[in-house]
Amino acid sequence: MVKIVSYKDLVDKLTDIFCEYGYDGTSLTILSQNTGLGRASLYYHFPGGKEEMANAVYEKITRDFTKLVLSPLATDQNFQIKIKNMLEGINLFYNSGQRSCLLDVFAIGSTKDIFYSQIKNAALYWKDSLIKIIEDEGIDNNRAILLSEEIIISIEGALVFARATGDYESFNRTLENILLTITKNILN
Amino acid sequence: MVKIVSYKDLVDKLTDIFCEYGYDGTSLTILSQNTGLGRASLYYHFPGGKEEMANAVYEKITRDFTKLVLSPLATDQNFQIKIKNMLEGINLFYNSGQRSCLLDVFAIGSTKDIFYSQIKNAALYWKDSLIKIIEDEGIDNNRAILLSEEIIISIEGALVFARATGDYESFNRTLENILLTITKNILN
DNA sequence: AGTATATAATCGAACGATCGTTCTACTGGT
DNA sequence: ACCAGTAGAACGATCGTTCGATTATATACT
Repeated sequence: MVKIVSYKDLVDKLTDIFCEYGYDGTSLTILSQNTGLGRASLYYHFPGGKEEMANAVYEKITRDFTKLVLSPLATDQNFQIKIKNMLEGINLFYNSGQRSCLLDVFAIGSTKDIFYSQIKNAALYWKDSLIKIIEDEGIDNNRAILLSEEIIISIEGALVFARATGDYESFNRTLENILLTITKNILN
Repeated sequence: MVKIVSYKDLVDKLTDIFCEYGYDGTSLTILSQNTGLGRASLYYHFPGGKEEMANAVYEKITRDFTKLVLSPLATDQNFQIKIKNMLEGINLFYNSGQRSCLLDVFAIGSTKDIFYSQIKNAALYWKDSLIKIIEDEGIDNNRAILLSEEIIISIEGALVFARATGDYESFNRTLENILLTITKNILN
């Protein structure tokens, strides 16, 4: 286990845990054991308790996602490069398919009450970003919507499938398949 | 709320709850409130408690999935009809995208310890069933694997996306898109 | 048909365990 | 001497579970 020596390390570790166990499944005992800090010590860093920890995780995830996945889309490179860079960012962000997506695990059950609006906005923002660059290639709106949804859905589904089967290689196959499908559909 | 008058009604209701809240997020209090039965009464029907209830739900889901999704694939109709019937079964099974998949919500956190092997087998059996009928169309194994995974991944991802965004219409779009993609890839 | 009996099903109350949380005291470094 | 950081112990609340007693339903007998 990586020794925790800074606040950043701590949030990183919390992120791993919340992604694996979800919100309801993550107990203070689990957090304490996996970080090496006592329950009380966790409250020193996060006076707001479990919910504040989850919020810190969500913010970290948002920053990483923006940097690794969204920012490649906002450059002025050509379409194929943008998609390719996004997919590489996806692969890093989801740790080759081994890390679950918060859009999935934080949208289940009572957790919805806390995170639903943020999750909805994040998913729609991702979708809109894709629609935009696809429309820039001269694709009409309806088709751009379908293709954007197809990309996101493939990624989310690949994470679920990999987790269910334990076959994480399928995640890589899906990323390659996305690149193939999209470039074929756009650059016909 | 539908009044519960039989054991079948009870399991149906439990299924709704476990699919929505996941295993960790489903408390006996929630089960009691949503079924109208006291906690002690639930133990009369399921002496094994929460885990036995979840198992009953899993078995019910397995039966429904086999009937609605897998059995259409095992007929001797032509390929396109089989896929079309499966997709109609999918739409019923997942209630037009409004019911989460147990392959997703039961594969998170501590729930894995109970259901992982069953979930893995179910996902791989579904995949193998698809591979079989695709290979019957003369497609080579590697390509059949990719297409099969693509179908399952699209469905699982569409459920996650619909739940995250609240846009359940996207689930229908995905099912139509699957039919289109597959028939285009097979019947070239 | 009406009554007695047995069984099926329900519930309230309480159990120990764990939940998230708080308090107080004790480190270790500056 | 100070203070950021840690941890043990305990808090009330809720967790899943069990028990005892009560009500409803069905069966049996006269």
